[in-house]
Amino acid sequence: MTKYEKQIYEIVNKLTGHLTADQIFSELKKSYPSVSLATVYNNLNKLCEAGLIRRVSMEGSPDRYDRSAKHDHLVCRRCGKLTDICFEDLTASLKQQLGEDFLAYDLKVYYICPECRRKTQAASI
Amino acid sequence: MTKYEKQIYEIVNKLTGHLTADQIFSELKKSYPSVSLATVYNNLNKLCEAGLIRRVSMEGSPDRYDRSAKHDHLVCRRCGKLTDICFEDLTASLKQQLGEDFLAYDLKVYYICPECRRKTQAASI
DNA sequence: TAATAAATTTAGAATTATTCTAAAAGGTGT
DNA sequence: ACACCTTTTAGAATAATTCTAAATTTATTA
Repeated sequence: MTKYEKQIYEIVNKLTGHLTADQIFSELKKSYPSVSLATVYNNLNKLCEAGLIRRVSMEGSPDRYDRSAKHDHLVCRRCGKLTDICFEDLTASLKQQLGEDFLAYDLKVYYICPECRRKTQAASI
Repeated sequence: MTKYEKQIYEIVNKLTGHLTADQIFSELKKSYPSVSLATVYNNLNKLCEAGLIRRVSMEGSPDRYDRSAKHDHLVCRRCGKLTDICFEDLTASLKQQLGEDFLAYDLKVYYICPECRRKTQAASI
């Protein structure tokens, strides 16, 4: 693992805030002001391919990067905010119903987050 | 529903091939050679907001548009090919486990499709 | 029907996330 | 120290999508 690979891995795992490449770049620049965005993308891709981190692609906003530990996501349809949830593990029943081996699965649940719900109410009064 | 809205809705539902905006544009041009790509995007967005069609965002390739009827997707990690599957309906148990209402959910299962598996084998001989 | 208003479409520019490229820098083993 | 391989860099290139402002179409009202 190279210096930057390790740093980026740690940022993704420490700040479990579903950061974009650009946010990771900003974070990394605090300690390494000369790092370039291309390096961030290179290493994010490497880490994803190695399965050490996980890419979460979002409609209408740049990809987020997340720790690889199994968990699911609750996504606000209005503001796009991502929240971690832990729904029951579907691996066994997926394997059974598909009759086929698979690598991973991704479950996103869409809703309107409490804040956005409040805003709508306020706006409609 | 405007002319183009209806046409686009029909293309998405008739050609259940998970088309990209650009593919829909090509298809639509066959009957309406003067239509513009912006119109396609406008109407796809409107149809998505109305819940009449469904956007499927894919890592590393443009968004696909799909009929809105509930179904899940099997995605090849190598070539990106999308296949429809119908896994058990999770609505009830999600609602219960979340203790919260939600709008929809999206389940993607990643695997290596038979074709890509074959290619790898051939390459490694 | 004419006049006005509202919505839709168009073409092309703008934006933006991401990848590519080629050169520079770093590190490793002999 | 020298050749070799990997990583990093900066900036250009690419490509999907949105934006803008004008033009056209559709709907509404007098």
